[in-house]
Amino acid sequence: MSPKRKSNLSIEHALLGFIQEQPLHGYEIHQRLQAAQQLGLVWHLKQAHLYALLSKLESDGLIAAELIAQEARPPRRLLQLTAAGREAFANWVAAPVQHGRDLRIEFLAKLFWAQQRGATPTEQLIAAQRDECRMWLDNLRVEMAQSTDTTPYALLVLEFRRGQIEAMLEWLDTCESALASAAT
Amino acid sequence: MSPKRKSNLSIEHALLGFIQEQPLHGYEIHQRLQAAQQLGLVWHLKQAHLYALLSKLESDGLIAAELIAQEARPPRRLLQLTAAGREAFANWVAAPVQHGRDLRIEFLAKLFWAQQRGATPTEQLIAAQRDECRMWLDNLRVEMAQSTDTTPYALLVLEFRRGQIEAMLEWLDTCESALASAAT
DNA sequence: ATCTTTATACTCACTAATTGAGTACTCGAA
DNA sequence: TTCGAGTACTCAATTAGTGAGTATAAAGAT
Repeated sequence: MSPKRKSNLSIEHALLGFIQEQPLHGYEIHQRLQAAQQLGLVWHLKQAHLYALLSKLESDGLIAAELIAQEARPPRRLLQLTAAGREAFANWVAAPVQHGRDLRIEFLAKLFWAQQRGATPTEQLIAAQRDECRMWLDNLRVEMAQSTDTTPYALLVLEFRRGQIEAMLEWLDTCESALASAAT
Repeated sequence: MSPKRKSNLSIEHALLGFIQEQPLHGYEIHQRLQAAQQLGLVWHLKQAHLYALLSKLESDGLIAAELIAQEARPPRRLLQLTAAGREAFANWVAAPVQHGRDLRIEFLAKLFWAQQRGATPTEQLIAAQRDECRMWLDNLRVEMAQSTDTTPYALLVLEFRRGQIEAMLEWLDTCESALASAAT
C-alpha cells in the first residue's frame, strides 16, 4: 500500500550496467553474466533469481520494460534504464562498500563497471574505497589500543580483520598500477 | 515423508558448543551468544532466528529437548546434545572451512570452540585450515599461470583472492604464537 | 522425412532464511 | 502502583533462492 517500500538494493545495481548502452532483455543479461572473465567471475546468479532481481529493480523504478511481441515466441521484455536508474547506477559505481563482507563480491562488481567506464571513474572508486578501508583500520586500531581487558580470542578476531583490510589496501595499490600500465 | 532431508547445517553447529557441558534453554544460549568478547563478536543472531536454528538442529537429531514446566511462565525447553550431536560438534570443530567466504564467521567460530577445548584441538584446527588455505593458493597460482588470454580484470580478481588467502595464512601463524604464549 | 537437441525467453511453485512484533508473566525500583 | 526490565518463547510475514517447467524454433542427426 505505502508507496515507499524499504528497498534494500545494493548488489542488484550491478545489473543496471548491462543496459547502460542499449536495452536488453533478461535472458540476454543472463548470458552476459555467464560470459567468461567478466562479472560472472565474482557473482553467480541462477536464471530465476536474476528475473526476480530485475523485477525488484523495475518496481523500484530503476528500469522500465517494453514488451516486444514476437510471433509464436514469448514476448521479450526489453529493459532499459530510467533516468532514476541511470543516476542510481552512477552513484552505486562511485560509492565504496561500507563493510568488509562486501569486498569479495560487491566491490569487485563495482570495479568491473568502473573499469568499463574508463580510467577516471576507476581511480576514483579505488581512492574512495581506500579511504573507507583506512577508516576501518583506524577504528580497529583504536579498539585494539583500548584492549586492556581483552581476551586472547577477541584480540585474534581484531587481528584477523586487520590482516584482511591491510591485504585489501595493498591490493588496491596493485589495482591502480595494473590499470595505469594498462592505460599506456 | 522421506526420512533424509538434505540438511545443510554448518555454522549452526557452533550452537552445539553451548550445551556441551550442561543443558541450556534457548533464551540462555542467546544471552551467552551476546556476551562480550565471545562468539557474539563474530556471529550475530536475532532471537527468533536462534530458535529457528535450534529447531533445525533438533529435527536433525543433534539435540533433544526436555520440557521443564514452570508455574505461571512458559515452560523451558532444556536442550541437550544427543550422541549424534556430540559427534557432529567434534567433527565440525576439527574440520577446516572449504571456502574463503566462510573464514570471517565460521572459521572464527570454530576457533572459538577449539580454543575452549584446549591447546591441542586448537593447534590441529589451525594446521588443518593452513593446509586448506595452501591448497587454495596452489590452485590460484595454477590459474594465474595459465592466464595468457586473461583480461586485466580477471587477473585482478585472482590477485584479490590471493591477497586475502595470504593474509589468512599469516594470521594463522599469529594465532599459533598467540596461543603458545598464552599457554605459558 | 522425422526425431532429437539446443537455444530462446520466461514463469511458477516451493522451501529456506530472516525479521518484527507479540505474548504472558514476574520482579524490583520510583 | 505503575513502569520498565527481564524471562522464555512463538507467530506471521517478508525475502531470498532453487528446481523444474513451458512453449517454440532452428539446427543437426538418422
